[in-house]
Amino acid sequence: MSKLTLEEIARLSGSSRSTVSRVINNQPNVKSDVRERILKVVAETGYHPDPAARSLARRRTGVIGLVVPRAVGALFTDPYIPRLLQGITQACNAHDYTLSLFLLQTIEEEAKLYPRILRMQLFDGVIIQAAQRGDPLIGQMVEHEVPFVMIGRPLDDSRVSFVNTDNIGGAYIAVSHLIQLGYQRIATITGPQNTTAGVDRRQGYVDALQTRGCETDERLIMESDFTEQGGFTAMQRLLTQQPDAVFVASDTMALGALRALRQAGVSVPGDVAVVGFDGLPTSATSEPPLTTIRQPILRIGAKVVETLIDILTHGLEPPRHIVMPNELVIRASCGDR
Amino acid sequence: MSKLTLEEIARLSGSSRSTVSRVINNQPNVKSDVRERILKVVAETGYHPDPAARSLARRRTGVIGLVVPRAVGALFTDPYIPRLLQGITQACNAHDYTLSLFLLQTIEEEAKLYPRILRMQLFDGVIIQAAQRGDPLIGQMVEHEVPFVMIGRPLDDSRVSFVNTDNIGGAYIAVSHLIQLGYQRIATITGPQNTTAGVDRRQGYVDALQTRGCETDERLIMESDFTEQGGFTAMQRLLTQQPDAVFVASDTMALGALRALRQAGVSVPGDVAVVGFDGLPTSATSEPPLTTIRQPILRIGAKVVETLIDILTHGLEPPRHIVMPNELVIRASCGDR
DNA sequence: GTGAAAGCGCTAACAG
DNA sequence: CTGTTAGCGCTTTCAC
Repeated sequence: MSKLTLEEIARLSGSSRSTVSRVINNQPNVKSDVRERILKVVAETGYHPDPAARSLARRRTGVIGLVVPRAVGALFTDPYIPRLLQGITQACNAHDYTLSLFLLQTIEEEAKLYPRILRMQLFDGVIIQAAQRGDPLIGQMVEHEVPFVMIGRPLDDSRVSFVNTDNIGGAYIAVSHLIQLGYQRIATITGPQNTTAGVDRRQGYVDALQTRGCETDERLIMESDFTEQGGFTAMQRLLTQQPDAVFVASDTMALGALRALRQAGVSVPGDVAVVGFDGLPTSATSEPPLTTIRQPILRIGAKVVETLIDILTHGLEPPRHIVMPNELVIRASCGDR
Repeated sequence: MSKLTLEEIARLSGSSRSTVSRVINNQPNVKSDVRERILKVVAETGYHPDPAARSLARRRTGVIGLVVPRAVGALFTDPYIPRLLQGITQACNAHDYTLSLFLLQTIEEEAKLYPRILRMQLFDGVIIQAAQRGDPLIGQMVEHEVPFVMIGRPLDDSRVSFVNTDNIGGAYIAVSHLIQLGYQRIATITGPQNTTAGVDRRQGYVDALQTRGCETDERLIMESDFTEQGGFTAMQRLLTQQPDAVFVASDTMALGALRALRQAGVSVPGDVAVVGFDGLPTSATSEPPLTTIRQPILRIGAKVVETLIDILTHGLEPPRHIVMPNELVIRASCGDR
């Protein structure tokens, strides 16, 4: 048995290479009995087209690249990215795309891989996890007309397609809930203010307080970095301000905050109520279980893949801006009074 | 400026396509001044060979596939896999390979992707995370002569190359440490006994007890599933046996065990000492901080890539069996008496 | 040491 | 509806 190629299938089914190609690619203009015959041979031989040859001829690869920039800090201590990865791979599998992963952890890797990413030969399109302000990759991607979608909105969102979670709305709901429960001194531990997630969740906090006629007190706002340790130290500092509730801009930081409170002998929610953001599995088993804003992370992953595929088939314009809703999950940490 | 191809570079540098190809691929038999001239043109134009065309001609892709089978349970609640991914991508970047990710989460995905993986057109070699006994993929990979390396030893390890952590040795050290500290009723929460990691860590526990002349008491051995929840319920059951120490076969399960102990009002390490396994970042911030066996996860990731590349360049035989050492990290949870 | 030429396996325009 | 033909961009004999 010789190498299984289109030519070979054509020979075995008594037709030509192009007809077989048409059948393989589900194109019209093939008489149904011929199609049947070819499909039979394909099935019997277990033929599958060679991806490399196909890529070369079609000028596309069937591969989607996922880029996680170096600046995405708590890369793998935070279960957020892995969860997202799960959603993205699922969607890629469903749509017959292969996912290539680019985790950029050092400047050297960045320097080496950015050009390769921009050259756009390895894949048809790219998904980029939003990092912090001023990542040079984004601007260059736009210039090079690389088809790409961001996860999380970039700072200047006009020309770029993205899928985002409703950070402002989520934070608003979380803080509103605390207000409804009657808390008076509601603090927040924010994400880094050079990320849009950090900025937007802070905005939601501010908005909620203003809506209810409360003033925002800068001393109750502590900027941190989305890590457990960051949440821990931010909470320690915040304690001097004696808040009775705190909205923490990520579950991972909230776990750190809980640890700080426990260590300080402060009861949750008795003395201080805590609400997180993300809705990661770990938030359900913390001590006490964490009230949080749950993002539909898997669906975000799926949506971003679908959006990219849409761009690949219908063109870059107009930029797609998609915001996914999220929901309040009430557990013990916010109290109930 | 026309499309940048080999042909174009040849024209610009006044030589032929083949000579340019030789230069690009660092082959000998090119006069050094010609080489210089060509390299100059390449640098000026920013030429890079097209991966698809190259794959087609060379019959290899420069891509490594990472397969995480469905049976790998606590896929993304456990930070282990993400960490590994970090090591693997780093190594891939360093060796100019691209990583494609195959997370198989459903039977459907498995059915769809296994054949594609076996067909071996999408990549040069495969890394497979060891799952549980009887995964049909492994046997088929061997039959199809797919170059691959496993992370974690398979049940029958004779023909398969793998990189493993020293599970038996690590568990042995952990339990020996507990014995040295004077604990008398040392229990264990094991991983699933249809995984080699589960079996081997249990073996290390048994070996350590036997070396010190202690008998193993089946009632002190509780099988679980490497999840937080599993560790939680296993610990609850174990409490009826009144152990004074417990070796938990993964940090994630150990966190669950700590939660169970806390809920039962049992002091750690006062009433019960706890030792984990893995050395994940989360183990450092648990309450109390967890004594654990730290695996060199990043280095395992790097090693597995290097092993695969070795196989790709020097052939499948003989199977490589690599065991990485790990170390005891002493923190508060094991007490100190 | 260099160039011409024949593929690698597929797609797609074109002619029939 | 079907087959012929000309590429896709690179590697690799094989002459010179």
